[in-house]
Amino acid sequence: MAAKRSGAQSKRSQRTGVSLQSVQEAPREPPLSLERIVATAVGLLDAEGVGGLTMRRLADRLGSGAMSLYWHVGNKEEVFDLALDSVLEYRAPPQTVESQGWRGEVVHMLEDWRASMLRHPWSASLLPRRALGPNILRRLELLSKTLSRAGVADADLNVAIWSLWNYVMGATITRASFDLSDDDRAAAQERLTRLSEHYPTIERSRLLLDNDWDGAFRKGLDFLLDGLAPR
Amino acid sequence: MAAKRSGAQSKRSQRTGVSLQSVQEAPREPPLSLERIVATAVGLLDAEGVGGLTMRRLADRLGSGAMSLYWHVGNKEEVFDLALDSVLEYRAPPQTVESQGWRGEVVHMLEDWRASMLRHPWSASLLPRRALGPNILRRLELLSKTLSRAGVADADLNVAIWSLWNYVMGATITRASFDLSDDDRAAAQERLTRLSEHYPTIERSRLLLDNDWDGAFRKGLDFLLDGLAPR
DNA sequence: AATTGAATCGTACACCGTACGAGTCGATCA
DNA sequence: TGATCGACTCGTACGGTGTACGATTCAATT
Repeated sequence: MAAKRSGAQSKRSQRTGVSLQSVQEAPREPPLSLERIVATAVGLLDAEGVGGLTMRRLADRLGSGAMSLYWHVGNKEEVFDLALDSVLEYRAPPQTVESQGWRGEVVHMLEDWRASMLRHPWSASLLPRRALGPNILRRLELLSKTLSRAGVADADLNVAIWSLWNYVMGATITRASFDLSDDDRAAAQERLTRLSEHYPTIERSRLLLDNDWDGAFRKGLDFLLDGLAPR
Repeated sequence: MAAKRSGAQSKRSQRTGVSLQSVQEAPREPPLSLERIVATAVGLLDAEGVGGLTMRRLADRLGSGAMSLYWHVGNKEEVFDLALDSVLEYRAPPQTVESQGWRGEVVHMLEDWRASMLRHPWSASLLPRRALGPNILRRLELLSKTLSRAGVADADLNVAIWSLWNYVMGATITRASFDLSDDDRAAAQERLTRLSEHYPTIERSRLLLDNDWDGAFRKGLDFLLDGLAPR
């Protein structure tokens, strides 16, 4: 465990402490632990993206050797799995929100899901390729229960759940990958207008330039819910 | 196969004469070309997955040196872009199909889209991260035009298009990533039943075991279209 | 015959994941 | 006290990666 450790490092610095260099050099790192590794991996992913997560770089940030990580973790894939699930935890809202009806509950959970992934854009494209972690399964369970209680027929339940899952996944992945740098955005814009003659309807509706992602997500979700359970 | 008459060899055979080398050696590869590179990349991706595409391996299959590819292609990313777009071409159905109404037209295009990606499972997870190639833009243009002609209000058009895009992307990516080996599937199944007490509703609805992906896709699409344009 | 330019490829470099084995250190036991 | 052990850390090494760079080949043109 990580917590107990401040004693050891102070002991260490006491022992060697007479010489002055030990006082103000490298900030002594706490010992490695799964939690610290996962938290640091999330930070690294946030900062550098999927391609920026390297066992060596991760170890650097932790102030340890690269191979030390392998005591706590089986391989790099496991780091991804843990980082991903750690980011998808859901704290259900207080009862007051629940009382506003199943529809509000579903919308709240799915919007929170999307928001969690957009806070860590690497997570969206990672999720479909990794195993379903406990936090994801908890969300699916909650969704199932809510829809079931809302009266969705058992025969339609799976289709309803998958439709919502698909919609959220697609929306979030797309949104995250469209979050380009300004340079990229300018380049894409330029490329598109150059080709606009071939795609007049896209051009006219300004499909690729509309920036109201949140509103579009909400509206589309409403349409889908209308189809699933007409009000 | 290293087919090339390499410099070293030709120099040597000049010296030793014309005897055995010329007639029946390795089948001469056609010269490199963009199309051949892309086609071979698709084959390699189909066979080995995203991680299996390597410039060296690709060159091996082409019977060329790895660095020769860089004459035709800027970098590895471009190979991905080209392979991806080459797989998403859409040949619109004959008029007869069109006459069955806009809804049939939309469903046909989206099901074909999904089918194309499932034929090349690497494509689904790649698409959201890459630029929109011409074949994708053509599909979006067709979708826009059809929905617009079907009477979807201009104000709702973008939301409708993105909702459909999101749904298809999510469904296809999820489907492709659930296409595990039997071993993986067995392991997942075991893990889930072990945890079934925590996720009773998921367990009861057999959410993760239902294998009728095509039917679920179609039904969910119908729900969404119902919401978008009530009939 | 000389020149040119498109196309090919060998070598080299920096970086990657991780197998392997040796090292450190606190706790436990003789 | 000293020996032993287990948890943990890390240096080195290996086989792989993408690609920069420069040398080379060869057909066409001068």
